[in-house]
Amino acid sequence: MTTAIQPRTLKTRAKLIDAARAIINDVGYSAMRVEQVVAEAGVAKGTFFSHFKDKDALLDRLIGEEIDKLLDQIETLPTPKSVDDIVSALVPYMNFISCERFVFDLVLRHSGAAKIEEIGPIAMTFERFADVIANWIKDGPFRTDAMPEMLANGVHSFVIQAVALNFCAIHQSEPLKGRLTPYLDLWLNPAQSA
Amino acid sequence: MTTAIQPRTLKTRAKLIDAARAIINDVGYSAMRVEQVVAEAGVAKGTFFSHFKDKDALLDRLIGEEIDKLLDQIETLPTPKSVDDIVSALVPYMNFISCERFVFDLVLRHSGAAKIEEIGPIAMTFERFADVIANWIKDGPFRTDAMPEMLANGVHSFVIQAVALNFCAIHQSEPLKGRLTPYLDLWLNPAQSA
DNA sequence: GTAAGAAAATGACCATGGTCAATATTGGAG
DNA sequence: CTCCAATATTGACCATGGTCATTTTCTTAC
Repeated sequence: MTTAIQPRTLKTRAKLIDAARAIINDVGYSAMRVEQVVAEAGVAKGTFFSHFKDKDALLDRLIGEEIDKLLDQIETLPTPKSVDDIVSALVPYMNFISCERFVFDLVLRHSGAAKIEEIGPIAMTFERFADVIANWIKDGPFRTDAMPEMLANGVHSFVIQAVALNFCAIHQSEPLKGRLTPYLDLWLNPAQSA
Repeated sequence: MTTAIQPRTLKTRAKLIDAARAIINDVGYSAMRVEQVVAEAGVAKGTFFSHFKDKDALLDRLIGEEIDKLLDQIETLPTPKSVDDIVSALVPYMNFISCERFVFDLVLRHSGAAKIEEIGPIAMTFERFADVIANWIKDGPFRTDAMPEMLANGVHSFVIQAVALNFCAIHQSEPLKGRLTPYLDLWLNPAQSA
């Protein structure tokens, strides 16, 4: 039998990804067009879809990469001493997923996968987010009546809520941090806020 | 000047909505096609788009209606005596927004509006959800160190999280209630769970 | 080096949401 | 009753993501 994967394949895929990155850098995620990517990469349209299941799969990968970098950053931080430390650490993450409405919608859409085999990069980052945060806050001055994993999942919920509200016109234009802090105070330090 | 809105307009719009409802009832939300709706309603395609900004606008309206009915139900309930009462009351809501992955994604996508004038039916239900829940739980046996509005927003966050996890293969197939209860316990009764 | 078969690339084609200039209908003013 | 302007409807057309039978390229066996 022949080699499972040809060098050519990797080269073409790299061309597609590079082209997409350049275009996104130029016009943003929502304005990226498959036709534009294949033109820039110098391949036919069908080639795109033999490398990626659909347009979303490419975006999933590119956005997942970015989120992973942000989680890498959080992992290097010392144990947080306050809710404010946590919020500050999460701001870059929140800024990225809210850089375009389109990106936030896509992130939510890919946050889970129906089948184990189909778990994509963004879904991975959701899993990883919980792990990273749980591990990061577990020695901090926060409530101890709940597993760090549960606290971390809750933090994620509130982050998503804060970003969602940020897109909503009804709510005054408050900075992102202000939308998150009061909830995390109540969530992580219920005794103090009593 | 002539009448601002002609009877004909209302009739056509009703035909479109009825047709859409029938089709959705038949094949579900995600499989509904605009072409099918206009064929069933007996109008031209362009007519659809002079009544609704886009396909999403019609779905927004139909789904918003359903959610409103569910909130009506919750409004009639007596003050909850426990987290379990709350979770039970929320199950129909969770079941509906998770009836199709497509529906859940659409609900999240419409949960906020960029401009005040553009707030649609689903975004309204998000606002209303917080009001209804805040009012409903405010006399219940729950923590009193936070405004009911904040508690209600938190409940909503956890509901969304529970439904999202329900779509995710990584997490065992646990009933929806089981995904929500532990979080609401920690959120609404922090002292008890210490 | 060459032939055979596997893998990759191609591009014409399709599905479907959405647009818009042209046409038809309506309701009121005279 | 008739005409006019406002309003509603029409359907050919476009944009864009996605498919698939065909063709090209690569790798290995000999």
